[in-house]
Amino acid sequence: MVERLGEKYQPKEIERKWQREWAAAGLYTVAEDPQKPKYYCLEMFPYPSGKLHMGHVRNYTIGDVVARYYTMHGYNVLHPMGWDSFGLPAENAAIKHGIKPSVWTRDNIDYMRGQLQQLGLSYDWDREVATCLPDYYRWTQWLFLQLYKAGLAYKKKAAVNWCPSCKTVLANEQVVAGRCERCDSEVSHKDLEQWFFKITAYADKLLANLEKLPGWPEKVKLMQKNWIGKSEGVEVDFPLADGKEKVSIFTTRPDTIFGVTYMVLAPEHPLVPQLLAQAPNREEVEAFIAEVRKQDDLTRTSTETEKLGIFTGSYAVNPLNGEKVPIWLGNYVLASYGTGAVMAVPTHDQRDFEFAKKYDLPLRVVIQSPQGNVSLKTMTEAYVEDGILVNSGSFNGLGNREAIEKICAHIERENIGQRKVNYKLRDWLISRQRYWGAPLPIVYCEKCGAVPDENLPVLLPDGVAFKPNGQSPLAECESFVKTTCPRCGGPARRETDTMDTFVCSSWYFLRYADPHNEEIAFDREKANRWLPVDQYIGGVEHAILHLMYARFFTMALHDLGLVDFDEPFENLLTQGMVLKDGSKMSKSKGNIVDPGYIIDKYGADTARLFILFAAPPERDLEWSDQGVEGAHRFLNRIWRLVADWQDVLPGGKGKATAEEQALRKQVHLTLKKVQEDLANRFQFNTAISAIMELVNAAYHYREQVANPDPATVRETVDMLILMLAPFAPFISEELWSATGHTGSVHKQAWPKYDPKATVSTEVTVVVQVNGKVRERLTMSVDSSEEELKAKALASAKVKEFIGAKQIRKVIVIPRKLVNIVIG
RNA sequence: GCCGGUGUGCUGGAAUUGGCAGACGGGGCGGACUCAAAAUCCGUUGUCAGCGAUGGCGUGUGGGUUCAAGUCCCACCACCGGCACCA
Repeated sequence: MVERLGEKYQPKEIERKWQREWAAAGLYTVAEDPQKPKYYCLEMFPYPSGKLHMGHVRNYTIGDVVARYYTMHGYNVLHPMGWDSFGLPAENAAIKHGIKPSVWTRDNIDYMRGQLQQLGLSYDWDREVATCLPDYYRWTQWLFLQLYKAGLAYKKKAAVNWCPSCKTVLANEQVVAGRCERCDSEVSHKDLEQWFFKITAYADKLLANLEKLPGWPEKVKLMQKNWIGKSEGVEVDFPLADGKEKVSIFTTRPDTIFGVTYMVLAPEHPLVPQLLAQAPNREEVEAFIAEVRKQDDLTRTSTETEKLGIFTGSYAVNPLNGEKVPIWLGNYVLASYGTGAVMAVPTHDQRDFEFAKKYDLPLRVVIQSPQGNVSLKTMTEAYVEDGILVNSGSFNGLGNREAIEKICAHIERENIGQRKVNYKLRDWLISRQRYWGAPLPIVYCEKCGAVPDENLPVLLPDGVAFKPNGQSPLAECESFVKTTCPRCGGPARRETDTMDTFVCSSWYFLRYADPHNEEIAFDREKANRWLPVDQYIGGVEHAILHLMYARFFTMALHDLGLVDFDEPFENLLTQGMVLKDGSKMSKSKGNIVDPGYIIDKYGADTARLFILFAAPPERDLEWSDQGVEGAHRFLNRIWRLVADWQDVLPGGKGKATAEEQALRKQVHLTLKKVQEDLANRFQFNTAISAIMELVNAAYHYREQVANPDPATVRETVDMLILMLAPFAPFISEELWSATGHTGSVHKQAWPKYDPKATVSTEVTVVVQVNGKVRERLTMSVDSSEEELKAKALASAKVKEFIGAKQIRKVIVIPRKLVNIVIG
């Protein structure tokens, strides 16, 4: 017995009801079904910060539509969710409110899980993972050890932000304008021994593989390409004028090497202490180094920042012409790129030009333009175009492109350097001097050195003090630090740094394939069945770091023989932000819209529908309270239509007059449009607008026809509910059962449209005169070009516009337009 | 600063391959229903001129290519994202 639908759409009641029923029936639990093709739909898991924000709602709603759409198309869909639950905010909460990070995080997860369930998202909660739980992070540690043993993890010194007053390491985020955000004291840099992953070993593959990712947005691939920053050049050794040492520089412009008039080292360059020892102005140079180290890399590489430098008192020798050139230190040279030293050619490099002008250093032109107008007297900026070599010894007269090749060959022959490929990409610093992260499973033993600790998990201790006093919290915890060497059994101490949370999020997509395995991180067969992810969805702000790290991990695991594929994400959708009043929602701006409030007031279906309708997924979305009302009105409109027609539905076949045919045509055109918008482009907004037009047409039909045809009504209502199901899962489930169906609407197959029903016989053809629309003709769809042309020229209105002027050309685009060019 | 993106009515946006600019939603205006209001239903709505038929203008700015440009090219402006320890 089918229940009568109430007059009014009551989202709260029906959403609560179906949430319960779906959970009880395990509707979204994934069973592996080898009969069906697999589809892995994944959204970036959230950091459990407290409660959901609109960006989450948008991200997960988009993913849910995709997952439901593919389910309806007969795929075996994996759609999991979890928590990226290590991170700084949990420690901040501990410091500020005295709550344990583990408790704070667990509470947030519980609350946010409830919110996700309220949204009607089709996750298989049996596969939930949380990176802060030992049964997850033991495998993060295990994977670290695999990389370590493969030579992909190593230690070296690197700088951290240091607050001398808080005596603690600061994240970049905690440094505001060079000062500590908490106590406002000036932040300095401090070198610490830290762990790195050798991502640069994969630079070439990370770059080359981008070609194999046609399902990624071009802009993301371009950003990654620029980030990797491959550049081909040559490394040249400049011997010191006195002393045996030499300075290696990297340049992509060896053609300008005869124009070198000085050199610049990064203040952090390893040779600097030695040069300092001989410097006559030692104190001045030390002060300079201290000053530069306060600037961050962003400031230092900015072409706006004033270039600062100081002469060291030492000289090097240009190996190509034997000239003595002064060695300077400069803020615009970074130790982390190339060799940390550059040869300066002020005439042909803009930064060198500015530096030379400021410090009155000599210049020499070595590339002459084809016009021959490059002159020291007239130049106001560096000449960086191509040209002919001058003042370059035996290379004079060569084109500079050719000279690059010749000079490289010369350098290699003379054994003063070699060709080298350099990357902007740097190795991945994974050490964090923090508590709330996965401990690095390494033990330091006096006898054995650094030893991998295979006794996983290396558990985070629970009762840890958060008083900032110069030590990382773990280093304070003696029971954690004091241990025995896993190799020799002697006394040893643990590594107290934890891992960057990006490590945890670089493999979570693999764990979902096999989330409960206690023997290994994931079963190889299961990973190979489900991965790569067919569709990955998340914010564009992750375009570089997270996505690059996840790709690196996958490549490394592939080379370790743990998986068969080497790219984790087949297709990528980067969604835009949710804005209010033109800017990002944030507490400080006070423009936050709380998803919980919206769900409570209108229901999850309304929230989902609005957010999908308001903008295409890749673009930023402007929040509008009135837009939400509109989405809610639309669902009400559907509800009333179905409720109204509920009595008509059981009737048999009736008539098929022009009105029925028109409605049926619209039903099938809508099916076609929605399917195309979802399958090819993820254009949810236009898909929904098509459904709105169908509903408008149904209202129109209802108004026009006194006795609606039951068969037409049945088809219209059924198709409408099925099309709505991925977008608004609760109301469609309610309407599906109320219109006499058994079984969940979410287990139904996506309806196929009838191509015969969508055929048109006539089409409107536009007639333009000189590109302006002057007439519209209704023509048969298969009218020939000649017919169209003749009909257009015969039109009285068109004739009027042509007048006495001569027809120069007539362009005919069948089924669309005729343009008559006169003049 | 460097790298990447975005810009269309009052407003969110549509225009799929260079071919009718403004679909659909919001807001406004008008009407129906109502004692009245809300809700709902129907209609209308780029802008300027005109009673009207109709015509001119119009996709951030300036230029260009083309029979035809929101769409392609060049230069510029504004805003947004990333910049390696926020995630």
